Amino acid sequence: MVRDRDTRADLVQTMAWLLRDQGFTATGRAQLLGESGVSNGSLYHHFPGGMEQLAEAALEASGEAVAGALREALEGAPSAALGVTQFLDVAAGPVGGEPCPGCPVAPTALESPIINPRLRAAAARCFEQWEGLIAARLRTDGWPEEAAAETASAALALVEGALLLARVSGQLSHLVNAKRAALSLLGAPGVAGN
Amino acid sequence: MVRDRDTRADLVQTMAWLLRDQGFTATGRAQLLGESGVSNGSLYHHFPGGMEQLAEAALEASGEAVAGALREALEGAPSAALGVTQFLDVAAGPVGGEPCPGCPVAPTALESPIINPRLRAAAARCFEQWEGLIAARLRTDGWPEEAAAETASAALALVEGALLLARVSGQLSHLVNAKRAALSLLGAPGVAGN
DNA sequence: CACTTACTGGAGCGATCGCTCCAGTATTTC
DNA sequence: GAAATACTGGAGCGATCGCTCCAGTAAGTG
Repeated sequence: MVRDRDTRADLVQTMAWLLRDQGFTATGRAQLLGESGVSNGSLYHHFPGGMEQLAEAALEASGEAVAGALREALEGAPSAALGVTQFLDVAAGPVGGEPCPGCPVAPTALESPIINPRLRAAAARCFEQWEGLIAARLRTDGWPEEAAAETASAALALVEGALLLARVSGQLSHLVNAKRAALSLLGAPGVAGN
Repeated sequence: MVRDRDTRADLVQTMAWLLRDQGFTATGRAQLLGESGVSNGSLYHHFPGGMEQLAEAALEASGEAVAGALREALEGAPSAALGVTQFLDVAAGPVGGEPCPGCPVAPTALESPIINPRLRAAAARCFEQWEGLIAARLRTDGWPEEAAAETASAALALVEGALLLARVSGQLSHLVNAKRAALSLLGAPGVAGN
């Protein structure tokens, strides 16, 4: 018998994928169980709080995964600007074997502000964390405290918006355009200012 | 008896609000009928295609409304940059008596790419139209063809992302930060280049 | 071995889903 | 006034929703 950790991790992973592709409300229990291969009893054993608790865990896992990738890109790059563009390159690629990129948090975040405060809060925490990573990198680039925070907010908005447009239109060009804009916005060295 | 046009318009308007606040899947028929004050029979008289057809009409109406506001802002401003920032000012205000701003299309667009191609396509049309408006204004500012298209894509991504972050976090500061970034990105006259 | 704990599979529940159908009412047309 | 049309209200349908409950099985413990 497949035990504990595997089953629980499968549930979180499958739920994270489904949340990225269609959000929380559109994700039925039947689909989750079907695609994960987990039975109903196991779901409620590992997550007594049901679908909502699982979704919260999935959002946190996705948030941490993105944060890891973002941190890696920012630390490995010579500047925040190049770090963000590199992150966009990674995001544009096939993430988890899926052809179409997309923020794993945004769909759920947008549909549940009123209905489901708990999931909204989990999504907000993700965005705050990501924004904080960019801001911190800007500060190590020498940006003053306040400007770093403000610009990080705009940079994250740019990335999220580009992922949204790319997803809906099916065209990765939006990510390329966002890269150029990020370079301009974050003042990458070697890029002619405008 | 309230006749035809009123009932139909009420349905579209209410659906547009609900789509903006919670997306398509989370919007049940009961909620729609309750908040619009329209009966079930009327819904299927005006929209034989049911909830999906109504949602498509609502997306188109919202898209046109946003396009009107965006066009007005762009035409009334001395540059594309200032037009976009003015649009963000309008968007930040109480739209339709609602305290929290947000794109009326994004929630539905993100949840239905796979499930509901028809709504995805309607959302994509909205984004294309809005992007086209910004690109056209950039060209009248003297931007070359290709650069205008690319920058318009990034500008729209910035606006959409800022609306997303503002919605989820509940903080309008994201819109303010996006305004500053838009000025930088679109090269507003009178703004010190970086 | 007996006993406990951890986990799984599935039957079945009430509630709600979107929708169909049709009688009833208002409005228009002649 | 009569007939045709446009629109509304509501009962009710099958399907699906998330979830509860519990018998059954595997793994851990003495």
